[in-house]
Amino acid sequence: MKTTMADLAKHLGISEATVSLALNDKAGVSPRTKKKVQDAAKSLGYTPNFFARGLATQKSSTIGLIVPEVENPFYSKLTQSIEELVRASGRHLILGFSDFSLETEQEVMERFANMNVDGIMVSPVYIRDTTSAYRDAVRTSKVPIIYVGAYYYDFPSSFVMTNLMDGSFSLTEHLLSNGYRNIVFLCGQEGVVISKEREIGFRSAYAQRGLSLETARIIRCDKLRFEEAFEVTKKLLLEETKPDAIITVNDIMALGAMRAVRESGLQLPKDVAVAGYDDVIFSSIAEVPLTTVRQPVQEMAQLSVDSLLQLISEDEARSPIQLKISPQLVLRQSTLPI
Amino acid sequence: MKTTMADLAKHLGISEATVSLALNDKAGVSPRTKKKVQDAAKSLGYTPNFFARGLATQKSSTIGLIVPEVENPFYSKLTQSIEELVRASGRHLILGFSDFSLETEQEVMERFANMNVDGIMVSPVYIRDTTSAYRDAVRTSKVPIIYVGAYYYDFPSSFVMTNLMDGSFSLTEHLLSNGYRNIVFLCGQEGVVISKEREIGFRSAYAQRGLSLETARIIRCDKLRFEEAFEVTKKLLLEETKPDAIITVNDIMALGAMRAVRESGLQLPKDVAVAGYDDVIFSSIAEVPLTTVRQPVQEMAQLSVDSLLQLISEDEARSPIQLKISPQLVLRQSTLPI
DNA sequence: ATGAAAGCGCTAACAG
DNA sequence: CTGTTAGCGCTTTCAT
Repeated sequence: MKTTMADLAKHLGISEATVSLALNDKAGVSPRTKKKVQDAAKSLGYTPNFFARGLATQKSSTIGLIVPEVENPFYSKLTQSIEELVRASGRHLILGFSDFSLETEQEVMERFANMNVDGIMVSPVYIRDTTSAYRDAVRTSKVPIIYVGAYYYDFPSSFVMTNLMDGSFSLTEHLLSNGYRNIVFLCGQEGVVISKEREIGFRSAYAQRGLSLETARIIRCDKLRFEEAFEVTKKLLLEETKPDAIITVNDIMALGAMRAVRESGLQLPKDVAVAGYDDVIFSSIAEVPLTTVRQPVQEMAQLSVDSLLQLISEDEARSPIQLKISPQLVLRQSTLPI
Repeated sequence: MKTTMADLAKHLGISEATVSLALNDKAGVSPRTKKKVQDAAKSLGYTPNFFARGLATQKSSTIGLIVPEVENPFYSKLTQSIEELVRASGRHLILGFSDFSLETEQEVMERFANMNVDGIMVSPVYIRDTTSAYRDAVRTSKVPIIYVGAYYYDFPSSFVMTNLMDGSFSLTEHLLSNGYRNIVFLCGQEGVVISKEREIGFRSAYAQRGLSLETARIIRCDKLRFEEAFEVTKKLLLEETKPDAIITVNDIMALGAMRAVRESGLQLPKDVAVAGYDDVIFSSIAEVPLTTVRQPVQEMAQLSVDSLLQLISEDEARSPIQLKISPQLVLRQSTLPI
C-alpha cells in the first residue's frame, strides 16, 4: 500500500494534523518538526492522495479545457499554449474532447464540474443551436466558464476570440481587389458559430463593392475538416463554371481544397486561388504557401487564461468578459493577383 | 451546494446505502426503489462526486497518457486515436505533457498514480539515460505502464513501437540506391531512444553496400523540432561540401529542413533531397511531398491500448509486453532518383 | 506548537 | 431487499 499521512504520523510519533500542516508548509509548526516531517515524507516516498485532498478541500487546483479534437493544429497549438499558461499559474490542466458533439461537450463539462475544477475553458463545437439542457447546465454551473475561439449565440457567456467578421471581410476584399470574382466560400452549416460571422464578412465585402453574390457560391459543409473540403472541391472543379477562388473556414480545409486543385490538374493560384483561416504552421510550408488570416493563438490563450483566472478570483457573479481581438491578413502565394 | 447522496436519501426517506446501490445499478434493490431513486436523482440534478467516489473505491476508471507535446501531429494523432479507444473501453483518458523533460514526465506519472489511474501510457522523452529516481518510480509503480512509440533502454518495460531500425534502414537504402552518397542524418543526442535505433539502421545501410560513412554526416540535435532542423540545415547548406540528401528523425524536422533548402534558393530534390519519418498528414501536402516512413499510428494506438488493458486485467506481475511493428516506406517527390 | 475529533461524499461489508 | 456502520486519506476548527 502507498504511504499515507497516517503512516507518517505514526512513524514520527506525532499527530496527523501536524503532518498535514508541515507538508503544506503552513504556519503553526516549529521549523524542526516541519523539517522532520518533510524528510520522513521524502524517505518514505509519501505522495498526497489526490482524491482525499480533493474531497477534503473541495477543490482541485485544476482547470478543464475542452476542444473538439486535437488533430487540427489550431487546436493543438491552442491546447499547448493554454497548458503552459495554466501550469505557470500553479494549476493543472485537464483536457477533454468534445469530438464536435454538443452532447459530449456537455458531458465533459459535467465531469469537470464534478471534479471541482476551478474553471472551464471551451472551444465550441460547430453547431447552430445549443439545447436547453446545455444552456441549463451552463447557467447553473458553479464553476466559471469561458469560451475560446468562438461562442454560442443563443445565450450570454464570457469569451475570447478574434473578430471573425473582420478577418473574413479583409480576406474577401483582398481577393476581390485582386480581380477574383467567382469566389466560392466553403463554410459550415447555417448559424454555426465560426461560420456565421465569417459569412457576414464575406457578404459585406461583396456588398461594399456593389457586387452581387450568387447564393450558390456559399457551400455548407458538415465536418470542417480536410477530407470534406477535398471532396467538395473536387466536385466543384468538375462543374461548368469553375470558381476562380476558394475561401474556407479554416486552414485545414484550405489545404484539403488545395490538394483537390492539384489532383484536378489545375494550377494554383493561376487557375484557382485558395485562402484559409487560422494560419497554422503548416500553411506556410504547403506546396503553395497559403494566404490566410492569422489567429494569434498565443495571445488568445493568454487572454483567455487571464480572464478565466479573473472570473475565478471574483467570488460574485459579474458581467461576462467578452474580448474580440483583431485578426491579421497574411498574404502568401496561393492568392496572387490574377 | 450540490445535491449529494445524503440529500437524495433524506428526500426519499431511505438510506444512503440503498441510494448508492440504486444509482450504480447494483443488485439488491427492488426495481421500484431503484426507479424512484433514479428519478429523484435526475430531478434534483444529482451527479456523483468524483473525489468521494475515487476515495471510496480507490479507482478512477481512468487511463493516463503522457506525451511530450501535442503540436507535433504525430503526437496529436496518437493522442486522438488513443482517446477514442480509451473512451470506447468505458474509461476516461487524462492527458499530461512531459514537455520533453524526464523530470516532468515523472511528476505527471506520479500525479496520475495518485489519482489511481488504471494504467499509464507514455510516449518517451528524447533522453539518453533515465535517472535512478525515475527508474525507481517506474519499478515500484502499482499501476501498469506501457510505452508507446519508443521505450527507455536502461530498464525493462512494456512497449509498442515500430521497428525504427528497419524503417531507417530501408529509407537510407532507398536513397543510396537512387544515387545519393553525401547523406546527412539529423538525429538526436547519442543514446536517445528514437534516434539510436534509427542511427543503427542508417549505418547498416551504408555497411551493407560496403560504403564508408563519414562520421561528420551524423548531426545531433537537441530539440527534435521544426526550428532546429531549419537552423541546422541552413548552416549545412553554406558549407563547401553540401549534402545531396538530408534524413531526419521525424517529419516535422524534415519539413524544417525543406524550408531551409527552399530559402537557400536550392531546388528540391534536384539539389538536395529530404526524407523524414512518421508520415504525418502534412507531409503529403508539403511544397514537395515528402518521402518518409509511415508509423501506423492507428495500429500502434490499438495495440498499446489493448496491451495496457491486458496488463490491467492480469492482477499479477507478468513478463512485459513488447511489440515492434513493421513500418512502411512511403516514396514521394522529395527523393527522386538523381 | 501540537493533538483530538469531526467531516468531505461515497462505497462496502454486515446485519436484519 | 434495506439499513447500519465503518472507513477511504486528508484538512480544519477548536482545545490544550
